[in-house]
Amino acid sequence: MNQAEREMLPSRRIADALRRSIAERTFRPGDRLPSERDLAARYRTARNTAREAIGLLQAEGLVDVRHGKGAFVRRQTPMIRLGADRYSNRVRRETGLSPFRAEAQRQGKTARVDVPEIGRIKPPTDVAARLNVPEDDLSVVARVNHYFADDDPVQIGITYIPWAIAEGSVLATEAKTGTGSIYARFEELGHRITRAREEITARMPRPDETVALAIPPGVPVVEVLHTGIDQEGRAFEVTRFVMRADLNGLDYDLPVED
Amino acid sequence: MNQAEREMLPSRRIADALRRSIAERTFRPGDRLPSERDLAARYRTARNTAREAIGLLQAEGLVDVRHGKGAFVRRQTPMIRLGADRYSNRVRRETGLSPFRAEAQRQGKTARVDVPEIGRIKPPTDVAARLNVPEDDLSVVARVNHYFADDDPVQIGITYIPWAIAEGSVLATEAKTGTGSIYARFEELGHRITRAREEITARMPRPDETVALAIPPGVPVVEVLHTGIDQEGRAFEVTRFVMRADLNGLDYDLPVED
DNA sequence: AGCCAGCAGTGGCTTAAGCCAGTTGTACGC
DNA sequence: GCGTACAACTGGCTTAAGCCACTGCTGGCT
Repeated sequence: MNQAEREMLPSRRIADALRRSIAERTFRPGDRLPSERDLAARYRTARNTAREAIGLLQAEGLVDVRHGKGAFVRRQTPMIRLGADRYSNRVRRETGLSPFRAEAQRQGKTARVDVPEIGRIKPPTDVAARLNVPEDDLSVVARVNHYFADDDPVQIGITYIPWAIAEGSVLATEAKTGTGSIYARFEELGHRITRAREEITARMPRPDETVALAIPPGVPVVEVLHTGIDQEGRAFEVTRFVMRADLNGLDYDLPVED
Repeated sequence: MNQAEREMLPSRRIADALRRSIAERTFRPGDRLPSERDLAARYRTARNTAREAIGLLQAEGLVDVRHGKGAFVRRQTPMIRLGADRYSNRVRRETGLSPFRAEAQRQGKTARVDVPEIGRIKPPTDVAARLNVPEDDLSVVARVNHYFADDDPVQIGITYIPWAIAEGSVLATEAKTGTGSIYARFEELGHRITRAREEITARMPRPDETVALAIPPGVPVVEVLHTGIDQEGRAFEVTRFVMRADLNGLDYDLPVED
């Protein structure tokens, strides 16, 4: 019943028909779908219902709806892949850039970094746990990164560093020079990054992220919680970053242990 | 204007108020929100508008709506993490299971495998490219996996193997015995998995995936394209799997190369 | 005690109508 | 020739009303 009835629902029927037309390339990427009023007339339903159908396609990421213009079949955008060499010390040495910024460069894109917040803050519990910091005891420095590709914001992130490491001039210097020299400071203090742990999930964006990343409706974000680990197994840096899932991917080259 | 006006829209106003109440824990995880009719009366709007507001929260993954019962603040479900030891040869040797199945066991969950399709098929272009197979030349065997945790479907996937490897009895045997011995066959033919490449992205589920994985509205899926690479750098197996993003995460332990 | 029918409350979906706002082409006036 | 105002399109959002299906409780019957 459920299945059969679902097929009968006008909004689903219209959505299905449009979806099929897109799959069969009757409507091709970039094409405009019939207007809501057209669809309503054609399927003898209320405009609301036709609108609902288009809303479903939008939620699936199949179409882009533009106020005053219409609903357009979304082009298959080639994804910007974040490469597996993101955490190579060689890249870091040669470029002097922090990993994400190096990545942005490697992609041949312009990158900018904003440092709007520097100071001692209380880290979220999951970050505190990964840094082995008693949550209410030691504070952490946060640095906010914005990455852009051709002026489109691609990624926003925040790095948490124990205050002991941040103290001194590292962050202030970095903010001034924009050289991303934070890893130099890490090495001064005896932390050489040896392993990284990355925990990955995806979710729908929060409203602020929708704005910051200019995310169209229906597009999820990938969230990565990155932990940098030094030669003695100590976690000394945690970065949480969020990126649009439709323009980005993660690409890992994993050794298989014996 | 945009910002101010957006605040004025009744549906946004209601959604904002509810979102704030949830953040302030006036409504806690598991609590039921006021009914659509209640909200409409309280905010002096039509029921449709209150419904729209709840729809927004649902799309953000904040609430679960249950027919006949109400809208409930979603509990923070502890994610089932797919561990970093997924591709250890040791795991494979000791358990005799294929990696994903080993993982499902490691999590202490029941796992089942369906093998509804076995045969020569034409692989999608991206798979053909990763197996270095001329797309229209060599066919590929597909195996469909379903993984369950406590009877809830968690992951669906399909593995593509060049016909030369699949030929013989491997897949049929596996289907019969359920022992996941496919890696034994790989080794017979001189392919020992040494590296894996994983390409990760996220998107909204397709309708069939919504059904297969019982995905609530507003929850994205994580899609992984896994390529197994042998000791000579040859790709010999590609698996594409999809999982609910709200119950699962990927967890990588990455060596940082020098 | 146990079952079951009915009722009240919930969300699911639709219709019909209207007003607002962004977009684009055109006809008119200078 | 140019520009401006308008008309005719587009989607955005809301109201008001109704019917359906699912849920859970309650009270009455066996």
